[in-house]
Amino acid sequence: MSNGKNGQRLDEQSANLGTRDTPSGRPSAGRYVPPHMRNRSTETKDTSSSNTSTDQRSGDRNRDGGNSWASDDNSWGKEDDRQDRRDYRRDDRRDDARSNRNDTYSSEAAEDVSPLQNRRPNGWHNRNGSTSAIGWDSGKRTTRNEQWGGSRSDLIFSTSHNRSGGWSDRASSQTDRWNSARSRNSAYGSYSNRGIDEFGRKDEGYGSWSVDGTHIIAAKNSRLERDLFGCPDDPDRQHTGINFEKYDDIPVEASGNNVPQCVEAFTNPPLDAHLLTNIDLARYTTPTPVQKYSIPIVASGRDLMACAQTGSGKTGGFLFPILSELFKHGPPSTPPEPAGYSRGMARTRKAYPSGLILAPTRELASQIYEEARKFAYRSWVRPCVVYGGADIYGQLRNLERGCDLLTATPGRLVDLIERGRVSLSLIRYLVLDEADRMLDMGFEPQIRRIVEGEDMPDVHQRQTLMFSATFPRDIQILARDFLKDYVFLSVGRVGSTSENITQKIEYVEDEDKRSVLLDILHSQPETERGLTLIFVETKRMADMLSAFLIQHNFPATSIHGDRSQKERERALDSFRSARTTIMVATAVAARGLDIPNVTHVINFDLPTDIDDYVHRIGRTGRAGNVGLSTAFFNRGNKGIVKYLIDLLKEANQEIPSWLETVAREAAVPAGRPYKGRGGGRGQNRDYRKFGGSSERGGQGSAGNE
DNA sequence: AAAAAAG
Repeated sequence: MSNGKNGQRLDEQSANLGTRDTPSGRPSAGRYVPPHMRNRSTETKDTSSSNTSTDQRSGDRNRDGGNSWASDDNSWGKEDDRQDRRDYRRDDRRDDARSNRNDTYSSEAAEDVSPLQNRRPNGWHNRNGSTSAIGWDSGKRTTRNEQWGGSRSDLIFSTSHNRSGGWSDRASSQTDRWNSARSRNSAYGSYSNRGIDEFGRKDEGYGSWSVDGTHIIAAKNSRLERDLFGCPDDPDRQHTGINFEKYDDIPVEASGNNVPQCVEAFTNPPLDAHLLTNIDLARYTTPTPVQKYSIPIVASGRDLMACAQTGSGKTGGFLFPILSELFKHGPPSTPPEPAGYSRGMARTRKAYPSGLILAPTRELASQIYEEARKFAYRSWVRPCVVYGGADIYGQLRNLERGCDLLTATPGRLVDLIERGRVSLSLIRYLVLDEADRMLDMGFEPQIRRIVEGEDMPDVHQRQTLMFSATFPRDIQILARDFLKDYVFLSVGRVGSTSENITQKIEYVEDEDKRSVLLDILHSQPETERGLTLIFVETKRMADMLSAFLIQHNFPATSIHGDRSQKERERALDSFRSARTTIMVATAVAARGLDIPNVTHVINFDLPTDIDDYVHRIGRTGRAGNVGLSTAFFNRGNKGIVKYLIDLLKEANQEIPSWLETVAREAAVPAGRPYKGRGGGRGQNRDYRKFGGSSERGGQGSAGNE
């Protein structure tokens, strides 16, 4: 691939676009005529906008003053174009400097800890010193571990000890485990004083678990409630994006041994009553298809592999049943902190979460955490989030205040485990979100380390749930290591791209991409405040393209891994709130992000992995709503053409005839078929049922385990 | 080949 050369060409092209050639330095978007429109007579592209109308529109855009959008938080677009644009550029630089500085001090997570609430113990140990009542001697042992810095072998030793103590006998059913948890709980009473700070005040919004094993729900807190759930009148905060009428059309396929009967509503018998009040506050009325199944599956103690697009209620699919079980059964029995540990060493208190959710990007982790906060409201369960790029001390402080449900990205979690600030020994629920990404080459070693190489209970002592929009067969096989007798759930079409996304493929050479993009953006009606998400392959291209769009008066921002976390968050926030209606993104934004109102996804560069394509276009057309996807295709993308055509067929999309031609040309390029995934089919079906050819040795093909 | 995830 002539990528470097390519980039140069694009630079030159941008210089020739008239963006820098006017003496005033004024971008001349209005006069720009796309080269491919001048040189080429016909293209497969939409010809609805002629050159003149394009010019007219962008001219108006410059003048009418109504476009007072901002790039990130810079507002501009007033009367004097020239002055404004200069100011803007300066502002942008200043702003970058400011944000870089910001990155060095506290994150939001740190800020929402009021200094007054910065109380000492969170109840992991009680102050009367009655901790000694813990029957067995692991207390001492764990203490020693701590003093020795918790070396690996010690951790493993104490884990096995924890397991036999805390979870009682291995053969016992889950209820037995919970019961033993409850009866032991009073022994150290760790959760009974959690709702109270050291001044005796209520720590608002959090409940507790009483000594005699009942759930104490905290008082309502209207300020927090507004913060979490929004005002009822504010349409922005309403939960939108779920098209309920379409729900029943979505097919669901469940396979595995003894699949539990699905539920049809949010009701008390399976779900905890307090969770229902929170679900109600969030204005969820009906379970989505994935929730209908995941609720009874998790409640009955089963593992789950779920294939469902995000926005189909995936997050609720694991949060609801997990929180419900935690509410019902209370905190674990094992003493999270041994007696006599507090003197002089209080700062190194460890968090012992009961649930762990792993996500592949920081933004996704943060999004899951925000949901967890909603549904854990007023309960004894404290959600926490940790991820890189943000101030670790704020995260540590939050962990110290108690952490029962931890959402994390792998790197930072490993860091915290190494620092001895998080223990996984009491994990009952493990969730891998975007599991196929978590188990692919880049992540698998870290995941294996967290799940198998630290102190996490083994597969039989925890419940493991995996969610993703795509589940390639080889990933399913890999995932067996982390699951036991799981139920496989497939929601939506087998190809997983639903028909409510209109997918257009256009043939565009690399050097024409920018001008075609401008045409598309210009021809979008400005009245609809829909968001446009543009995917590129490289971080560099993300920067270049967003700068290019800004030069052409489009409200654009960008998100990619080379931007600071502050910048990433700000870009996403600005996009979410429609202050910036265009976002250029790398793969970082491809998965899981739930951004309502993305009406158009543009694959400026197509990914080399068809699964990434599926995830990317899944940012639009969420939960039964319609969306549009446009992809720029050229010969460089012929590697995915076969899978792309299969996908389009499955989703009943129009297939341009030239695409079929490319497919024939590209047929069997004598290399290995795509990632060795057998024929590319069976992507989202239970491999145990639809096994297929190259089953690797050991396990038989179907149905066992 | 690139991106993501720890500094």
